[in-house]
Amino acid sequence: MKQELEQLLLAALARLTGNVLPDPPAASAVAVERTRDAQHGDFATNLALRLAKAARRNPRELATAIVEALPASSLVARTEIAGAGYINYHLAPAPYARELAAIHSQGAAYGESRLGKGERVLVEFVSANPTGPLHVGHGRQAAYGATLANILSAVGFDVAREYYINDAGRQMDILTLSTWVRYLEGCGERLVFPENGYRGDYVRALAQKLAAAVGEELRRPAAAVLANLPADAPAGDKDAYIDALIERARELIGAQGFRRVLELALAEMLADIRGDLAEFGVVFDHWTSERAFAESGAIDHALAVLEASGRLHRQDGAVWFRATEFGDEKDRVVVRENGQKTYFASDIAYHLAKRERGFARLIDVLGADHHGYVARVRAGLIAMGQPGDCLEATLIQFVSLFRGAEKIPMGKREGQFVTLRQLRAEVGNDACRFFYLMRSHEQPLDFDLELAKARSNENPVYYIQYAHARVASVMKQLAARGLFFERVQGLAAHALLSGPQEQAVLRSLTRYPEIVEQAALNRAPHALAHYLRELANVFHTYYNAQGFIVDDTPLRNARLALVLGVQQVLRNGLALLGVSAPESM
RNA sequence: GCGCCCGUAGCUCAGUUGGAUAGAGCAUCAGGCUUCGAACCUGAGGGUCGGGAGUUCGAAUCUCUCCGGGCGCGCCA
Repeated sequence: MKQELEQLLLAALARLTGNVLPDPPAASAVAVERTRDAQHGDFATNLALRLAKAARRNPRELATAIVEALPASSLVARTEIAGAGYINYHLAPAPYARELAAIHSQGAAYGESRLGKGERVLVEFVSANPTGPLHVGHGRQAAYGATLANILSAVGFDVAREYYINDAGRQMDILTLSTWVRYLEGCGERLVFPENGYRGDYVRALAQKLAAAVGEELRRPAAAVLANLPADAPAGDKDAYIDALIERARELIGAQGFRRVLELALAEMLADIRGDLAEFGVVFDHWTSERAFAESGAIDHALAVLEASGRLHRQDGAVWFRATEFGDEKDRVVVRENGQKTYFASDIAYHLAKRERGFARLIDVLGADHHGYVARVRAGLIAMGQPGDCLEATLIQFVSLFRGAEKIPMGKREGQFVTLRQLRAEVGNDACRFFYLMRSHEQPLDFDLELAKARSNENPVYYIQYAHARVASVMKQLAARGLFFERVQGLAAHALLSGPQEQAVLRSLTRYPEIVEQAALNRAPHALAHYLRELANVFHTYYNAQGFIVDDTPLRNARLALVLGVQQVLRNGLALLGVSAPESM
């Protein structure tokens, strides 16, 4: 609808260009918007206000000229000029009826478009280190990333979902060591757990699995483990201590033994994360291992590309990337003095590889604490000859959990953070996903467990699901009365849908494709969540104002066609959000 | 110190190429079930859009400044 009105406007402007208007305005400037107030019609444009200066005419005069130049259309019942120079469109009934028929004929596909033109997009999200279970912050990133991918896919982008497994580097070594120390404890050795180790209970579970797999094969006496180590915190340096301990572990159980513990811990953690996400309705097309990526030589390839373009230099025994040439505040190390490549090197190589795999657009869904990192990776991409704007980062703000008014403390250090699994078990997947998505990702989220669990009017999830279930209930009632819905008659009788609530439902219903597009372009799934609430609201209002199962058969079928349209759109929207649409509740 | 994000009703938040009288939910108050599901609906009150200045026909939206909150600034990942 909206696009057709914009086409009409463009045609009008084309006619005026040369006489009334000096230059043809940019097509992107020609926009029609939904009105907020029904008094102003269905759609409006402020075009005359925008062009008035360039045309050197007063806005109302220009608006009159535009309206007179508009081609005739069956869409528009009438136009009027209002306020300072707005052009308001009052739509004819026909376009609404056509749109309702489209909902019925397209079903689950209604709302899809070809906006993205098949452009290949890689959405990378969650990518949490496999050193512990996912927590509630990852849950938000998972819900956001999965939903954004769904929405982009719906509007015609060719989307791939990817999880990057940070399975190389020191954090994995620390997890491995933590597991081994717990395993030794389980064997009966007495040692103090390192300050910098992973303290969560899940590490004990890993240790038990290890014991089940190897028995006491990897047991070493505590005295040998602890001999001649630097002091741990608080007296000493906890980083130096744990690095020494990792080194000691490698000496005592050998590189192979260490590797064996690492593989077991990694496999267990990944299985946990994968299962957790799958239960949450979040699935990935690719799980990319950093370790495998590094072993493939891809980092060396990226460094060679940088070297060839003259962006590297050596200083203090390390290799540096000249990030300052791209606006960064300082140059960045890519190969350390000890010969190890940095995380940054691996990450720009990874992003280069994404491009080389054929993705036009790279969307990284990151925690808000990563914001300083984006510019650097972009600089790396540009230095390697890639367009800087192909990389887009959406930063997801943090989640605070509340139980009513009481804030739940979260700290990895104490090992008492709330996991996504715990959260889902407590409030359920539907409420969980909806609560994550109903706020802008740019806004810190206060997640109230009591509210999410409440089966009450305070809970917006049920409000929307209830509308869906109510329609299902109406259809059951219809069957119970021995009646049947006649779709063809219902759609043909659209002229009977003239009541104010019916008009409001039609207006809201037909906004859906626009909302999906807007949510996609703005990377804003929450816009869809808000819309669904509004649609549920106009439906509930209609439900309370009118009976649907009336004796007048054409009227009954027209109303049923309308509410079935509402049900379809609710179902489609909830599907994008990853929330179920129950027939009864 | 430098950088990024945020500040809108009592509370939680929508409000994106600047646009008409700034909107929802919750809470409060007043109403609505003999009817297809009351997990619903109708109505009312509630605002210096953090403060100030600027840009212009027009600013919650753009710019500057100040105040307040969150987060980043490693040869860690």
